[in-house]
Amino acid sequence: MSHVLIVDDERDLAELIDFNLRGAGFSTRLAFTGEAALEAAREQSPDVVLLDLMLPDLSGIEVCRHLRANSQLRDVLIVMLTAKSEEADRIRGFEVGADDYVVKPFSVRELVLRLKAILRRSSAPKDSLPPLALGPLRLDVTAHRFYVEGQETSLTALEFRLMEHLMARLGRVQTREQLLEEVWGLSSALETRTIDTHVMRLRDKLGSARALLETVRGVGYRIVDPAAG
Amino acid sequence: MSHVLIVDDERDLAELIDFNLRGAGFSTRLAFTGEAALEAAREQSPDVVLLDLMLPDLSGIEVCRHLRANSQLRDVLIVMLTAKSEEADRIRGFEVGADDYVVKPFSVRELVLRLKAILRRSSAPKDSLPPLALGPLRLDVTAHRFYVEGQETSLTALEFRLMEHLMARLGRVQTREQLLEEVWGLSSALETRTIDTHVMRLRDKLGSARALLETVRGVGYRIVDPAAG
DNA sequence: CCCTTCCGTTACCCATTTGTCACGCAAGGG
DNA sequence: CCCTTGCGTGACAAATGGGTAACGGAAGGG
Repeated sequence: MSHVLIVDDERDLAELIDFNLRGAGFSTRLAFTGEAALEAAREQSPDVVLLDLMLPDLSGIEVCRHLRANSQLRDVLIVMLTAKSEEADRIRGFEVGADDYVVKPFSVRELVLRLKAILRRSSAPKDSLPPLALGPLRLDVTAHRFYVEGQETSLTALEFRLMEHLMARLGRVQTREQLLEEVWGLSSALETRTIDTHVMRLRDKLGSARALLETVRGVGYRIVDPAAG
Repeated sequence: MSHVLIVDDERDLAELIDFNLRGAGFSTRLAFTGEAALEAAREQSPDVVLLDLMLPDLSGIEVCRHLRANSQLRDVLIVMLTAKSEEADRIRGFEVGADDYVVKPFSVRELVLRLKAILRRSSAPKDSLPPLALGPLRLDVTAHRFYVEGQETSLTALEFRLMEHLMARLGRVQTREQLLEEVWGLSSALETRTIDTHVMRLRDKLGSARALLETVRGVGYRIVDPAAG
């Protein structure tokens, strides 16, 4: 999941946000001043900066400018937190390049939704992707459909993600650890044997194409290219 | 001359616009909140609503929807004022039926020109969108009517938007989060289960065609193409 | 002001999905 | 040929997701 830098001098609020974002699967980092925020951002580039407009040292706008001026951090997403009375500053916030704003007081649920929405927008600018095709297999991410030899085959959501991940990495072995992290998500502390079970279930559904999903003993799994020898 | 309702919570800006529009011969009325805007519009139907996207209570998009949902006010012209130059917001603005948009900061001169242009355009016959047709379903955006097997079926405003959104994305799965963001609007922090309820209500109204609205477990919903057997 | 419609939320129930375990086979090294 | 280790497989319990009905509040129309 994504990494969020939370910048707010009200510690209680910052920690409340922190707690909830972690609960929603984000990794987080806190900063209580503008300087600390910039330092933290330089240390570990966040995906999103949640930025209070009013800070003791630099204003949120200043922080915003500094971020945008840094070539490393230029493309970070910035969400401004503003109190109602600071409306006029909002416009300036957008002028210096905030990507979204949330007005205090806000519900945490709304904040989480906004964050997800903005991440989704930035990561998937395209509404539809071309399907992944590979020999007898075709996986259409946009429609969320999967075909074996032209026959639609129903996969569960998890199986679909697993298949997508493997097909997108054609020929490359994926270790169980990699799969756990990238298909299941960071927070999952599962038995690695669980993966075996899901691979088996996938193979069942692959039918005649089951040979394309290979085991690499002691390492992991991979999809092989049927065209390559 | 035409009557313009100016909706912006930044009073200074609203009054600046007001002053200039009066100078250009428009009659005007001000509203500083979404609620006030709706009330004012109900009281005295304006020819144009100049609508800030960001308001303290309802978002501009919400206001837009309310206006479009009201039979008296459905045909009012709406010009969105937005600080975001982002394509996504423009598109959403247009989706809910804004007739034009102006990006802040704008020159007052430009604003007046745009207003005049749009009033001129609207007096000409309204260009209509072709209805979305799909097997037994037909959704006429322009007339705001919906037919199942040729039979008109009444949908609520929300159901209509949901159906329109899904039909316009034929075959593509829409996640609950996407739907929340794009049909309901970002400002609404709803339970995702709310969507289920509305999908159910929609299915009821679809009657024999209910199978066209598919659930993709763990992902979202999609409309299937009856032609793609 | 009352009545109707619309909408968001909740609770319940069922089917499916998913994680875990135990067993035994297979692979590969010595 | 034997032993160790890794993996395939089937069974099972728990968790999850979604359909549905019902409720209450809000908004709109008369």
